[in-house]
Amino acid sequence: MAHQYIYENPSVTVDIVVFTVVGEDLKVALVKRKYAPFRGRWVIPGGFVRANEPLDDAAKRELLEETNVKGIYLEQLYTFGDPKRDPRGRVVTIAYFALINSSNVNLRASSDAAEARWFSVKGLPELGFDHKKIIGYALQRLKYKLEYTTVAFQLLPREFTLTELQLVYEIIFGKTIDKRNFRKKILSLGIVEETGRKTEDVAHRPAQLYRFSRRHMILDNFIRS
Amino acid sequence: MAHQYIYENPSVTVDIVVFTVVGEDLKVALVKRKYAPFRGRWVIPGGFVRANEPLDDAAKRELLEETNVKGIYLEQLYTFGDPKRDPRGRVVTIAYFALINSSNVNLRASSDAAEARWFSVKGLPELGFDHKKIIGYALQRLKYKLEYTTVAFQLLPREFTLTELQLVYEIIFGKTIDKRNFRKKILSLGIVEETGRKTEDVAHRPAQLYRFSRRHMILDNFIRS
DNA sequence: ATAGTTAGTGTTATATTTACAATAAGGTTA
DNA sequence: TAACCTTATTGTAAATATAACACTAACTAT
Repeated sequence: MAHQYIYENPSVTVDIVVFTVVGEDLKVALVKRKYAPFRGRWVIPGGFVRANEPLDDAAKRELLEETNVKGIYLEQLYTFGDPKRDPRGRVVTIAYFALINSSNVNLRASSDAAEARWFSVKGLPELGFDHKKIIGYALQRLKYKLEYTTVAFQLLPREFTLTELQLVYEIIFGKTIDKRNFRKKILSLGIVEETGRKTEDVAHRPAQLYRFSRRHMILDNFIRS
Repeated sequence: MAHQYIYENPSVTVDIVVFTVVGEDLKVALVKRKYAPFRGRWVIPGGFVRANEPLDDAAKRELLEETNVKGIYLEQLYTFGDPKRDPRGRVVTIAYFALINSSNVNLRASSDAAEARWFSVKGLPELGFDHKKIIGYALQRLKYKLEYTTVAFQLLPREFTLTELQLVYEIIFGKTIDKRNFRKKILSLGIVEETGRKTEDVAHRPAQLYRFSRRHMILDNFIRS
């Protein structure tokens, strides 16, 4: 029987691609490795799954430990298992995909990481392991999700203007969108509601603040970390 | 540092949900377990990933070993890692999703499985492990894929009639589709081409045979097992 | 008061989707 | 061989969704 082979179990890790939008840039959270392999190289946060720990919990924990980030949108992305992806030996990693709004972006380097920083996806440094590939995969997923779901809201604070929402789409799709058509579409979907409040302290006409309507928060299989 | 913990590595397996359409039924391939745990219970085919084996290769190999099936559409589905999902201990499984056309459906029980059979998704037996959940997940993915991609062709023989193609959609979506609109849509997409041949030996007007056009075979990240 | 800046809004043309039923081409049967 | 049975094939009109396009409103700063 096949199970008679001696299997050396692979190590199992989770790695998390965390996106946020700051200003006009889509950014991803990276940590600088303190130890070999790839010491000093930037990588996405992650680490070993513990013996009795569900995978999602491991992702949440690593994210908190390495970047001080919690309570965000998190979903499983893909599992990477190339036998040569880690020089230490066989490591299978379950990659996660996370979105955070830019008002929460306090990264903190952990004991494990020398440093933690946001990098624009347009100016990524050289990355350790196969993390460039993982981020590429996550970017694809992000565009896809934005097109077919309402995850864009996860990148914004609780209250936002329609212009801010539009900017998120424009940044991620990398193209401009007609303002009238965009607003018409968003409003017709009924996924936002007015808060009644307006932006303050702006040197121009203030904008109506909206929030994502409650009714629409239940979609997808997403985990909140 | 976090890595100082002693980690007992989980076992890593792959499990494959193989779908096909036979007659008016969507079917999934199951094998009957020969050994504990869940001896005698039906499960989806799968098994341990070998030490230096890429995950996709493991899925292809298990599929071949356990069901005698190869050369089919295969993509990674989701990774299930609940610490209690296998009574033997921690087993993380990378689930795959496969489609096969019903003219290839020669299942063969392997040394590992007592028996291999197709089951209608509407009449599944009690399943071992968390395989019911995995199949549920795969079904969702199948509907999704059918809506947004051209994978339906993977469920048909190389040449097929538009009525057969329509039937695949109807079976999977569980609802009827207008024949004229369906044909108009498929033809306007330019994803099929006429073969010039027609169905033979049918007791009614023969139908034009089509094939999936070459140009459209490159999409998605799919593996051919 | 004027200038500067972003917010907010409507109409028309085009493309897509939906609803809907009669004729064509075979084989089978009386 | 004519009538019948079964599935294949085809078009049009209405409704809906998308795309293109530019001016006025409201606030701050000078």
